[in-house]
Amino acid sequence: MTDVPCNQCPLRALPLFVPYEPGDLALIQSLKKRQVGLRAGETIIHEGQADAPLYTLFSGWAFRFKTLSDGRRQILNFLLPGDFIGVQQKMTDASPHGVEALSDVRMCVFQRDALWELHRAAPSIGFDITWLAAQEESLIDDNLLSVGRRSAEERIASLLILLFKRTAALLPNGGHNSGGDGGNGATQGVPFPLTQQHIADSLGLSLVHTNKTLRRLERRGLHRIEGGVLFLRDVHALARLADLYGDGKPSSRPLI
Amino acid sequence: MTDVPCNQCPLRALPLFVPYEPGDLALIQSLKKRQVGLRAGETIIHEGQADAPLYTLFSGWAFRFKTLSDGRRQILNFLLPGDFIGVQQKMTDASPHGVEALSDVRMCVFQRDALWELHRAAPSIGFDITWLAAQEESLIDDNLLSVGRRSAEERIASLLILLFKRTAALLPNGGHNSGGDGGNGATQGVPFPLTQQHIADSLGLSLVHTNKTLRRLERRGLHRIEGGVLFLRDVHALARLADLYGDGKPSSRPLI
DNA sequence: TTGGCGATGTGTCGTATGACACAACAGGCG
DNA sequence: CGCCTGTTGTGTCATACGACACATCGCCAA
Repeated sequence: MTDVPCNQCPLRALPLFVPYEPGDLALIQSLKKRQVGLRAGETIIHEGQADAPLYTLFSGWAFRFKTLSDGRRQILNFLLPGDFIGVQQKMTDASPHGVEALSDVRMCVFQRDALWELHRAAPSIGFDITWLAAQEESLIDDNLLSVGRRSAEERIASLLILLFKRTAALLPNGGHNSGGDGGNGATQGVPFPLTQQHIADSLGLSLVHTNKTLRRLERRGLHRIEGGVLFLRDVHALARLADLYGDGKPSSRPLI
Repeated sequence: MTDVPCNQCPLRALPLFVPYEPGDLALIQSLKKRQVGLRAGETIIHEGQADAPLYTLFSGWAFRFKTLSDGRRQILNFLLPGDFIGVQQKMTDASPHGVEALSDVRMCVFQRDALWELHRAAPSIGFDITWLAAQEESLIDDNLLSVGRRSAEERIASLLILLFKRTAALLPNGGHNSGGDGGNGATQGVPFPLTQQHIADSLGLSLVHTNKTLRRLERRGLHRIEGGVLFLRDVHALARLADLYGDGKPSSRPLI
């Protein structure tokens, strides 16, 4: 797998990402050191690791997590292609959380001082980085609301919908139903590499209870997960359960 | 109460905040519109509010929160003097969360485009804003770990310690024990304006359970809350409960 | 083929936490 | 003064969720 130049990056072709000036692209390219690939389950950044690099996730899924000393683990959020990895740890001595590859991943690695260089040389990109940080904080806020105040069913419904939307926005057609299903509006499936253990760790539930709740929702016909693909079979029921309003697509975002 | 010029801001005198160049201070001053005060319980930013301004909290406490449509509320994090309010909502159409004054507060209001102007005119300040955003995300990560994986006792122990540290860092002496307690190392108290309802909303617990857990810890001699002042009477026991390592003071931070 | 392992699925039982009800107390305000 | 209302404190009972145990299935390697 040979490295892709930033100006030919297939991610940038997606409607999800806002276009960049050639000059900005050249700057980003100049700060990029190389691409690396990791297998599912490998650790990208260790909890407490010092001086971790800065990445952009290019393909595959990852997640940020924290653990307690007795092994209890909380997944903080999931990282999808285009997500920036490592802003927090560049700001402190030791990374306050770990990052692990959820599926096989490829990532672009930036040089140590890239974060500051981007701010210095291109304030508009600096602003975009702040935007991304604020956006990620928003995702965690959502998750915190779920874990703190929603029931197990509600948490799962909420997670399924949010991940579905994020994933759909990464499909070539932007997640729009491309027809071919007879126009009946049946939802397409999206790739879904999580195990039930990941879901449990992310929602603050036990594995067993996650399994039972998931099955209950599935038997009620709300969703189906099969072979790593997620189908939402009754989006409205799920949205009602999750108390989610506003079904808009995620807004366009910068890609560093 | 007349407005304080930024270069005479008493907050900046605290060791918690990193010093700024006069030029940077002048820039910040030029983007500041005015100061405003609100009473405890008043809303600073409504959930879903469009086009909310940007603030820096000058005195008093506030908190960010989200609610479900049936009224369940989750406090996302607490805001203390020096904290920046509104980065997230400047990034989207509608603020994804509300902000409410917890005590009487005073805030510096910035003009609409301040966030971009700061990035554009002073990249180092732009970088600091990213730093602040990353820092705040880290606080929420901690809270998410608590709510998702810690027991009620552990959550409360963890919250008490973290808030104690943040508050102590805002005291004129930086929270160091100034003697006068006979050198026995007894911890001083810090201002603590939260009600048990706030604690419950923040930790994903019910009010009643919060009350009982709090009383149990207090009767075990771990802490005391009296008249809006928090005393940690057995920091080590609390830290062990919370599984918190690293007792360092919060690191110095920028103040916008 | 066999065995091991990870993931999913299900039953039983225990418990941490929530829901409800009510008391005590302080502060504000007519 | 009496009457609110907000906050803290406590008891009783209900329940959502966790802990443990075990079965099934698919995959992979010896």
